[in-house]
Amino acid sequence: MAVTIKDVSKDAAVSIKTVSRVINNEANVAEATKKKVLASVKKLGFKPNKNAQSLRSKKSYMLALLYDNPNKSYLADVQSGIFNACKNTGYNLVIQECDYKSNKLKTDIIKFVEDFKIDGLIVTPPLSDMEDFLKELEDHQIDYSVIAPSTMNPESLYVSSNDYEAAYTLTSEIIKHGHKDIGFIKGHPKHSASHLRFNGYLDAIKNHGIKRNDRWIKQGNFSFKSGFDAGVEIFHSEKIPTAIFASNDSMAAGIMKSAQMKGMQVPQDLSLTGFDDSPIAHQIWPALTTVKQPVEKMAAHAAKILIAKFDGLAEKTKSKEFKSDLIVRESLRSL
Amino acid sequence: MAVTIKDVSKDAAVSIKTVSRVINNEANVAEATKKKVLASVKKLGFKPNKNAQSLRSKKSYMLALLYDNPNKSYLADVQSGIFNACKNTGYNLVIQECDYKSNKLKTDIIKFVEDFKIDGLIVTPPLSDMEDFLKELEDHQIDYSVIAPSTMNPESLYVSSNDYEAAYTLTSEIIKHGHKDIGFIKGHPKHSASHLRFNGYLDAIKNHGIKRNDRWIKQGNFSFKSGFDAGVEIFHSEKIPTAIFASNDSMAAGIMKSAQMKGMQVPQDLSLTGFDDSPIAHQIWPALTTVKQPVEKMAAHAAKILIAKFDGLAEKTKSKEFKSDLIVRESLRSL
DNA sequence: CACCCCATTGATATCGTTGTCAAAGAACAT
DNA sequence: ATGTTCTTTGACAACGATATCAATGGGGTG
Repeated sequence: MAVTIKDVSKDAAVSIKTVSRVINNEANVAEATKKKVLASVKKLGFKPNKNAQSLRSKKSYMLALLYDNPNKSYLADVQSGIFNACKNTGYNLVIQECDYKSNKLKTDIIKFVEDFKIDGLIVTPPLSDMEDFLKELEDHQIDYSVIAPSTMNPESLYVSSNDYEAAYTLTSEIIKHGHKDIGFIKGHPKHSASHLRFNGYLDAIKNHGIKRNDRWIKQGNFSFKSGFDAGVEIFHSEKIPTAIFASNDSMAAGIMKSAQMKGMQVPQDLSLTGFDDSPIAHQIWPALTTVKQPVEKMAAHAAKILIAKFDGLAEKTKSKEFKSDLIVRESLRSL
Repeated sequence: MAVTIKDVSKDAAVSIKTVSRVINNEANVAEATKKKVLASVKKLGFKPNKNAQSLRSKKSYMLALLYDNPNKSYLADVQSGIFNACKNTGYNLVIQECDYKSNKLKTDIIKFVEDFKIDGLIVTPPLSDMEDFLKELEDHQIDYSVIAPSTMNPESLYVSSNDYEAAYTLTSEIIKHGHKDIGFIKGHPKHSASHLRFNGYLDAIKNHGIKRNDRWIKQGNFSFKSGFDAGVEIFHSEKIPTAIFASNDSMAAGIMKSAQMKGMQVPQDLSLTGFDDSPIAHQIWPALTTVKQPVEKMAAHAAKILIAKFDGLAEKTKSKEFKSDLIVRESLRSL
């Protein structure tokens, strides 16, 4: 038999309600009473029963991570960040794999949240880019915070990254290395990151007086294969670019493979850059020049703003934009 | 206000206990009563309140995944498998990152399980290889199933893979390709998979009359860097092997990088094989010959045997060994 | 027909908290 | 001294299920 609030109340010679007040840090408890209760709590090793708390207070102390992302490394990082933010807060992290294309998505998620009384959701791309989905959550008064590349509705809770700027900076870096013929592989069209990165690239070449060449701009979907295919296509052209900016590392690796299969050397015959700094970026040879986002920190912050809201501390932890770092490695060379 | 069991009992004109019996599929409910109740349940859209169920029945309907594994792709696959097995069972998956080296590991996990009344744990390597840790779980009567490469205590719940055989087969395949000088990079010593794979290799070369050469056998730890370092060392020797068997794909990629930096070509100058069929295996050029374990299926099964036990169906779903597949790709060539 | 057994059902206690609301006492103003 | 307000405290109900145990009634047995 575990120790209950009743045992504590007896030991401390106060009512159970007073014990409840103390363990919930409620106001209006005399300092002396508080001390007495805490002593009993410690002495007896009392731990509140989560299920009883949940039942009565209608909270589950569970956050759920919603994802539909083929990028395993990204997922692991997000998860790790959230996990660490939850540590010692009394909240747990439950995971929920989704299919953003499913027409049951909305109803499934709402059913899930209501069945398990999930306190809040952390929504990752591409789900975070689906406005109707987020709207549905709001209509059901479901709390959530999004990890999103673009700045969101200022009302909502989010963490964002500066994808546009980072892409602009990376493109400028490529240009600084003397490149003028720069291809671009777009990411998955449902991810707002794709458009931000593309726009960063477009504006950078434009501002440096370079003309856009659509034969070197290919649509990808963030997968290795889509990068590989784009590479095959580009390398079929009579004139090939001296550098290619792939919207993520997997696609860059795909291009590298297609280049190497054609007998081309990176970076001697082709400079290549990625995005994300996923493990593959440095596990291939040559290692990729890329952009590193503080994914773990972002995810942790996304969890923190949710928890702060639940604990009535919304003022202290707010939505925020994080900065990315440019990482220059061997895959980019000076002409 | 949500619909409660009371509402259903009123609507169906039976007692709440009878409703409870029906939704829990208990025996001894007349067919007609059952039908009547189910009709009301459907009509009112009744869903049992998990928290109330948990409080009364002392179950949380939560499984936790314990991991301390730097391999993000492995983690994602395991997680996905468990998630799918939990779907529609009423169980949720909570994640719990650990540090196998922490001396607070045992107490932390036990506290976690007791605080949240976690119903069962799914334990992954290397935690699954720590006997004292598993013993501690048993002492606290915590249910768990392990995803482990070696066959375990037949009493416990586990899924295992045939790492030894797979390594034996892969080594034989390398030998069939005409190789006699075959290096080996060992995995993390705390993972039993490392030893199984090594033993498979040793027995295979022995049975083919090849003598072990310890200068070509290096200790790694499953990380890319440890493979890279091992490669650097081996390629410093005056005589280098014609093939290297790395105990996982990351290390194989590391070796490939060190080979390429030395100006060597894979597989022309060196054949290379990995293990796991992680994404990197086919995202590098040349793609790696490797061994694919049905990780997702194994993880799903690990969850299923736990859930079966909880639901009193332990007989139907039992511990099991899964077979791996050899995947031959370009990184292995015939001499 | 009397008896017993077993399948079926329900009244009520219970799980361990938090919420409601009222009471008691302290502090302050009049 | 009295009234008013605010702080502190506790008794008890409530959350929404499952558990216990007794009551009911139909069927089989001798």
